[in-house]
This record gives sequence, structure tokens and C-alpha cells, in this order.
Amino acid sequence: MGNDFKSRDKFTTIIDAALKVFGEKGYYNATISEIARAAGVSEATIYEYFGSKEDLLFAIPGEITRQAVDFLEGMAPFIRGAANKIRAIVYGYYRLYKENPYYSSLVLLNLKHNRKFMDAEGYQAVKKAAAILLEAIKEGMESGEFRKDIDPYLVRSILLGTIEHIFFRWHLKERREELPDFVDPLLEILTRGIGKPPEPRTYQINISIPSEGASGTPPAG
Amino acid sequence: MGNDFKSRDKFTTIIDAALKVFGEKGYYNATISEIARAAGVSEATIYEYFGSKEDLLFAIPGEITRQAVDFLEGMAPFIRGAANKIRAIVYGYYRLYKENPYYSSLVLLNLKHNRKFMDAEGYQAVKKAAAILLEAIKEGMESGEFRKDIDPYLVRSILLGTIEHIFFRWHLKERREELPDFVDPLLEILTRGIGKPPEPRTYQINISIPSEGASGTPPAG
Amino acid sequence: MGNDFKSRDKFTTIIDAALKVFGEKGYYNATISEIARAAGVSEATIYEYFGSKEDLLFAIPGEITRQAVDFLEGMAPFIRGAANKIRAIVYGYYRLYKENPYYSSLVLLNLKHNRKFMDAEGYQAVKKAAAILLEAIKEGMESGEFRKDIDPYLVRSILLGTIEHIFFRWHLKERREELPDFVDPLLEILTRGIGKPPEPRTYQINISIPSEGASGTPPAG
Amino acid sequence: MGNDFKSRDKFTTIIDAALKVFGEKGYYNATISEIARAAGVSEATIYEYFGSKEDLLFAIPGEITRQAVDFLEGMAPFIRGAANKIRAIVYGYYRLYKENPYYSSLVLLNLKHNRKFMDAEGYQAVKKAAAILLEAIKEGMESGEFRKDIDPYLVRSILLGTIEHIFFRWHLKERREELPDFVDPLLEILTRGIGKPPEPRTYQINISIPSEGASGTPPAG
DNA sequence: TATGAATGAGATTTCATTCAT
DNA sequence: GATGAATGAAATCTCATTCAT
Repeated sequence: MGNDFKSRDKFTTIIDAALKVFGEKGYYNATISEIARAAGVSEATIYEYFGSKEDLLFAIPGEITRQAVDFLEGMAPFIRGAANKIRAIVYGYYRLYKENPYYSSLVLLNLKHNRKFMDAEGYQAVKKAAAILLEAIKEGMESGEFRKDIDPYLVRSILLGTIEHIFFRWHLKERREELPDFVDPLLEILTRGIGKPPEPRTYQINISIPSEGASGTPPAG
Repeated sequence: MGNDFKSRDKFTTIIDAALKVFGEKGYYNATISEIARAAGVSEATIYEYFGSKEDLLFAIPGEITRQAVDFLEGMAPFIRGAANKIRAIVYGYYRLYKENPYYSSLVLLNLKHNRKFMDAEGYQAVKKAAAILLEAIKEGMESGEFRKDIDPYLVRSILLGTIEHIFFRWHLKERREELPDFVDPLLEILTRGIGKPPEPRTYQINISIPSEGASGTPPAG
Repeated sequence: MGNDFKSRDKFTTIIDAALKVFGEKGYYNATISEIARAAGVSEATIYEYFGSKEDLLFAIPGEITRQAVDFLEGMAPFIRGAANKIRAIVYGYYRLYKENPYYSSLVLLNLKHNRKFMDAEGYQAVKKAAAILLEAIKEGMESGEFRKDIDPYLVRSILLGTIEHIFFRWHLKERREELPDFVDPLLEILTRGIGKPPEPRTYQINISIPSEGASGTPPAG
Repeated sequence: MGNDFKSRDKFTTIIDAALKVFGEKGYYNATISEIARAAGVSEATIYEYFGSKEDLLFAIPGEITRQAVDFLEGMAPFIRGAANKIRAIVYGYYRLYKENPYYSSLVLLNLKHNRKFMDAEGYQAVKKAAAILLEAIKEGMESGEFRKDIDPYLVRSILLGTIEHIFFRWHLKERREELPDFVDPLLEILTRGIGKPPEPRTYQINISIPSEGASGTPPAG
């Protein structure tokens, strides 16, 4: 009785069906008719909710990405240290992509290549997530956690590129191989790579000289 | 022979036209008719040389990738040190992608997402390049240049993922932004990340003791 | 009663909206949804009042044409002379079409071309108007105002055809040009064309002959 | 072997089929599929020759109208007197419309109502025919054949409007009634309506008076 | 070998219309 | 009586692909 947008249910049902079909066959090989079948509605109904096939594609990430971003934004202030923040974000991507394989397939194989998507609303959430990651990196540089002579954009590209690359291969091989648990190893390498090297420490050496002729002992590690 | 050459020409002409058109508009938005126009042949002629639109797509990387791989393979033995080898390979990708924007656009935006491409001949060259990179990483681990507790596949993913990510963005923004010169910074970070930390060094300290009781002064920081 | 009125209102509202939309975009390019929007009701409501899109179209002229015809019929007996009657009728068309541009657009561009309209109720009023015009012409022939060797149907076609043609062009040019004030010039031409020519008059010539013989001069060539 | 435009035959065949189908059912109720069937080609073939359904519609009058106009233009200089020229033109319309009923149906019921047609190439021929008619009327005014106080545009509207109106009705009644042979009666009425009234003539009366008592003869006509 | 011409097979999209509430 | 929601049924148009010449 007078839902705001026709029926929320049907909207979601269609989005879900589209996510599945697009994710499996790719945008161009998917047909509205197949999505309609998957959603249990008629083709015409899809056009009641979405203006075009492309609109439907672009409407998908909105919801799911926004949720992830909200979560990130809510969590960020409570995490101490840039490295920990970055870890939370990367882990967030990992979880999101791993637990929503259709979604990651869609984003990585279809949406990211669509120039028009950059103008669509759903892209904003994606951009925001990337911005949060960049902030964390800069924060680490300022706080001294990371070196100051690194390019934060490059660091972000390393992180996102690696994540995407690994998921990408996973999808290309149709997810038949185990997805490697790469988050910690990646961060370990990166942290070494961009972390401050240990300051040269000052050693205090006490030497007591016995009364008669002495032999030097080597320093202990 | 003359005929042979003529055919060879036409083959190449079509490949070039296809590279350009696919690279500009993407596989699905390109039409055979447009490629035919660009190549100056009829559509039917394209089907004399290639069995289908997809075949034509898959035929493109063969040539160009093979050249790049040949170059790599020829060069590899002459380069000392895993880090240097890796640098050569990464730089090779960088040059290849930068100087052949249609090619990189095609590979990154179209081919990589096509599962069938993995069965096509042209994919072999891509795989070989990746294999060479992996070998170099492993070599570095064995030689002690790199730590032994890293996952070489992850390292390769970091390298390839970063390269792809950066070129990807460059294409998405229609190459209007300057492509960052990321090779050295990336390798610098990675080398620190995976390189062996300096061995604790042994210092030889000679102390001569004056005849009368003396007190050592601590080194000044 | 209140209900009755409410319905009457809605009926009229829909007719008005349909007149406007059909008149502007033409029958085929107009959509029920647009008419519903213009009328401020739902599409389904339109179907409560009219059985189909075509029914709605055919229902439009009924009201307005009937009014015009009633007016004509009421006025006719009080007008002396066929020419004056015809003038009243033509002027009636002129006023009707000019002051109801949506209506004339609809009638001239849509309704008149629809064979089915000839079976619809609204067509009766149109036919009646044409019949009245024909009667006036015949009356003029009988009364001697007009020649007897003319075809009254042709005369009617001249009148209606001219009116329609001029309004037609006016609409095609989107009413941006001034509508010519053609009624009197048209009737002037037609009246001369079909009016009785002046009877050959008999002249009375009185000739008085002078006493001495005279000779006339022959006509010069 | 290398016709200029694919095959002239097929082009004509499609035009003819389209003329028939559009003429019978009207533009909107006709389907490409039906035209294809009537032409004995596939739907796709139609789109090889014409860019869209509308293009096909607009392409129809080009040929046939142009022929008629060429004929008119060729004939005009050899006809003496404006009235005769006008008669030739009106008769030309009459023949054209009568002998090509699909064509006249199409023009009167579909094309004339299409604002876009006014921008199409085929419309030029229609305009030219109208221009020739107008010229003839003006010529008659200048030569003194017609009165000078008439509006030539109105006269043209009378002619075209009447022609269209009569053919219009003929088509609406599905050509089951005999088409009246209206050309001469129409021109007779119009010529009287716009023609110069006879100048008051001067009669020369010769009277010869016989020497002895004479009787007057009545004047001769 | 090269191609002009033709088409099969669908895909997206639109809308008038229906029906349960 | 009014309508939100859903859809059946088509229609236009596109293109990869084929084939006779």
C-alpha cells in the first residue's frame, strides 16, 4: 500500500538477479530476458524500475558498495595507526570481494571498464573508498609511521592493483582455485617497503679492564 | 610469393585496423564493418582471414606480445641479479603498454576479461612473460637477494597488479593525464619490502690501553 | 449526484488533456501515460472512462463539434439568403478551428484520416455540419441565387477543402505564421463563380429620324 | 556487377512494396516486416537500403513526384494562357492521384501530416509543383486574364484544397465510390470567380433607312 | 582471392491494457 | 471509483556471418 518506490522487494529482486547474471556472463552477453527470468518478473517490469540495461548495471554497485563504505567510515576513527587502518581497509575489500563473488566479478570485469560508469552515481561510493585509503596512507606519512619520500598514490595503486589482480585471476579461473589469503603477506611486504627503517641506535659499552693483560670480547649481536 | 606477401600485408592490415578499433571502442562496441572500413577491405575479406570476430580479437596480441617476449628472453641471460632482471621486465611492460596504447587498452580492457582468451594461442605469450617474471623472483629468493619467506606469486601479483592498475586508470581517463613514471619508485618499495635486511655486522674494535688507568668515552651518536 | 458531478469533471478533464496531447503530438506519438499525467489521473483511471486509446480519441470531437453544430442549426433559420447562410457556416468553421487549435489540429491531422472514425459517434456531428452546408448550397440553387448547372457537392468540396487546406498549413508550420483572414475573399470568389450572371437586359432605343436622308459610317475593322 | 546502388531493382521493389503497404494501412500501422514480405526480401535488407522506417517513408515520393514535376516543367512553356496552364497542372494532379492511389493515399493521409517530411528531400518536389501553380496564377493576374484584386495564395489554396479534399474522401471511403470528374467544373467555377468580367462593349449600330416608310430591324445579338 | 549483397537471429525497448487492492 | 504495479505482445533495428560471383 503505497511503498515509496513501487515495491522495494521487487527492486531488490531485480538487482540481485542482474548481479548474478551480469556477474556470470558479463554485461554484453547477459540479456534482459535472462535477468527477467532469474528475477521471476517480466522484461517489461525491469523497465518499470530501470530505464535501460545500462541503468540497471550502474544501479547495482550503489547499494552494496555504499554499505561497505559506511562500514569503513564508521570504523576508521577507532583504529589506531595508519598501518592498522590500511589493514582494515584492505581486509574490507578482501571480505567484500570474496563474499560477493558476483559483485567482484561485475565490478572487476565489467564496471571498471565502463567510462560511463565514472559518471554514474554508484561510482561515488567506489571513489570514496579509494579516498579513505589514500588518507590513511598520507596519515601514516605524516605520523612518521611511513617514510616521507614515497608517493601515496603509488602506494594506493599497489594495494588496489594487487587486490584486483588476485581476484581477477580467481574469477578468470572461475573460482575453482582456492583464493590465496594474501592480505597479511601483502601488508607485510608493503610495510617493510614503505616503513621507516630503524634509527641507528646508540650502544652503551662498558668496559672493565682487569688488572692484568686482557682480551676483547665481541659485541653481543 | 607475390601473392603470399600480398596476403601477409592484408593480414597485418586487418590486425592493425582491428587493434585500433577494438582499442578505441572496446570489443563489443566495435563492429566488423568499422574494422573493414578502417582496413580498407570488405567485411567478407575479414572472414577470409579470420573465422570470427572473436578469432580476430584473439589473433591480435599474438604478434606484438611475442615480440616483447622474445626480446625479454633474449635479454634475460645477460642481466645480473634478480632485481635487475625484474626491473628489466617491469620496464618492458611499461614501455610496451605506454608505446602501444591501443594494445594495452585492448589487453587490459578486453582480453584479460575473456575466459576464452585463456585457451587462445595469443595467451601463451602472455603466460610466458608472466613465467619469466616469476622465475626472476624465485631466482632472487634462491640467490639470497630476497628473503626466503615471501610468496613469489604474491610478489608477481603485486608487480603485475600495480602495472595494470596504473595503466588501467590512464586508459579510463582516456589518456589525458600524464602517465606517472612509476617503475623505479615501485621497485624501490618492493625491493625494500622483499629484500634481505642487512646482516648484523661484526665490528672489530681495537682498544689500546694506556699505561695508566683510563676511561672510554661513548661514541657521539 | 456529488459523485456524478465528480465523474463528469474527471471525464471532461481527461478529454481536455487528451485533446491537448493528441493535438500537440499526434495520435500515435501521444501516450496514455502522458495524457494521464496531463489530466492528473492515473492511467488506469482513463480506462475506467474510456475503453481504449482509440475510443478516447473518438470521444473528443463529440462535445465540441456538437456545440458548434447546435449553434449553426439554431442560427440557420434566421439568416436570409443562401449566400449569407454559407457565409455564416464558413465563418463558423473558421472561428471554431482558429479558436481551438488543438481541436483543429486533431481533426485535420488525426481524425479525418481514420477510417474507423467514420463509424464513431463523434463523426455524426461532423457529418451534420457538412449536410447543413450542402443544404444551403442547394437552397441557393433553387432560389436562383446560384446557377443551376453547378454541382453542389463540388461547391461544398471547394469550401471545405479550402478551409482545411489553409488550417492544415497553419498547423504544419506550427502556427507560427499568421492565419490569413480568408473567409471573405474566398466567398467573394466563390460567389462570383457560382452566382447567376446578370440577365441580358433589354434596352429601349428611341430613334427619331430627321427629315432629310442620312448615311451611317461603316464600323472600322 | 557493380551497380551503383546495390541493386536498383531491389531499391525499387522495396519502395513499391512500401508504397503499397503504407498506402493501405498508414504509416504507423504498417510494419517493416509486412513491407519486407510484400517486397520479397528480409527485414534486414530493407535496412541495407534505408536507414529507418521513416527514411523509407520519405524516400517514396521522391521518385514519383519528381517525375510528375519534370513533366509539368517541361510542358508549361508550351501552354498558352494562364488558365490553360492551371488546367494542365490541376489535371496533372488529378491524373497523378487517380492513377497512383497508393501514392495519393500516402501523401494525403501520411506524409502531409508529418512535420519532419518538410525537411526531407522528397518534399522539394512537392514544393516545386506548388510553386509552379502559384506562378501560373500570378501570370494570369499580370496578363489580365484574371482580376488583379485576388490573392494568388488563396486561389492556390482553393485549387489544392479542393483536389485534396475530394481525393481524401475517395480514399476514406476506400475508393468504392466513383471518383467524380471534377477538374473542369472546378476550373469553370474558379475561372468565373477570378476571371475578368467582360468589358462593357460598345455596339455599332448601322441603320439604313429606306426611302419610303420603313420598319426597324432588331439589333443583331 | 575479394566482395557486394543478403539475411537469420536476436536484443532492447515501448505501451496499451489489465487486475488486485 | 481510483490506482500502483505488472505484463503481453510487438516493433524497430543491429550485426556477425554467409554465399554466389
